[in-house]
Amino acid sequence: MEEILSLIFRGCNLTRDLESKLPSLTNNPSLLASSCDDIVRAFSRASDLLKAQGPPQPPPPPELEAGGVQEWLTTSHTQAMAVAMLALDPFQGQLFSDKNPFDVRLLTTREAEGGSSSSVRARGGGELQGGEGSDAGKSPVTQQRSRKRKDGEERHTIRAAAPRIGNTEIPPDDGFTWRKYGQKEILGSRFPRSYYRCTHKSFYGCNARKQVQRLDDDPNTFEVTYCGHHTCLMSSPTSSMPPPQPPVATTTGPEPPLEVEATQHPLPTSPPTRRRHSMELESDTPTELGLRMPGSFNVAGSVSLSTTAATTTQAPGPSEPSQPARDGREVEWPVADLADVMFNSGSSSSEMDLFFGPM
DNA sequence: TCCATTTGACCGAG
DNA sequence: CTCGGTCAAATGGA
Repeated sequence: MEEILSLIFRGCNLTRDLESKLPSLTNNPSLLASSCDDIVRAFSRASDLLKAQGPPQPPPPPELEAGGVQEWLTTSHTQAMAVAMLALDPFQGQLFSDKNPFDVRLLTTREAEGGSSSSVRARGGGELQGGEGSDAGKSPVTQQRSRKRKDGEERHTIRAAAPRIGNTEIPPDDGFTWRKYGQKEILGSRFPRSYYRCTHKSFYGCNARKQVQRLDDDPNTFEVTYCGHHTCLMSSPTSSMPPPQPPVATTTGPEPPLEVEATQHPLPTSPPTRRRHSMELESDTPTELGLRMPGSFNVAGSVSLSTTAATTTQAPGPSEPSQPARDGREVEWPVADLADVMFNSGSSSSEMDLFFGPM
């Protein structure tokens, strides 16, 4: 067991190390990849050893004491991290799904364009970045109104439990700032789908969007589909995470390529001023992971992730997390077992501090 | 006054 | 024609 704990510690330290260096590594994919590999190996080995020791313990009860460190660690933190990593690079969803040392059950697939048969799959959704002009001249904003989805546009779907305390209508906070721009009743769905885009779309030309919908069979679970990448500065999910940036900074946006330094110390005057509403479901400023309120969302402590619209409705819910996707590329890793060991076997808060630093 | 949300209308793909 | 996605006017809150 000592070896296992040692491996877990190592993985956590590597993770923390990577996190701290992330801003400087975003332009160094190879180094980033090797760091990820190291982390993956550490947790993978630990997981293997744990499995070899005996049957996995049952997952922790979904209802944890509100405000508890464990809950926080297993909910908002991991969700925001997962989402942030996906936003940073969709393929890193694989990394997270692979070895997330916490509780997150991540399902990751790569979107196969045109793939699939989702009952609620978008028919024509998405926007083009100018230039397609498929709807010739119906309005002065023709380019903006093109709804044809860009070929290969990444779509990542996650499932997150709705908060069970407070307003359960609020979709989970993923650390980005979103502005709702529409809501539609979806055929065959009991709940409407809400459409959000990045609050800073106009300012930074950020094209990130997301769709939020409750699952028919599990109203306590939101299915959130992310489209496009954040190119804005202020929607950084966390202070320790740089905002998701494409490998090559866009040259079409109104802002010059963003400096890493700026991501950590955003100028307060840069973005449009905005007010906080008590019901606001987003957080704009880079937020310390540790400062998130535990009850913000996902008390269930389970998330699935996929990066394809094709599997949006195929992705197994929390109640059946191990069902593979139809395309066969979706994978799941029972890291919950590992998380269980970490969080339910008497890990002290000091150990948690070791993992994540003082909150 | 500014910004977010709501909601009916519009658009395009199938 | 249907339906999902988006637009944009109306509305409300700070």
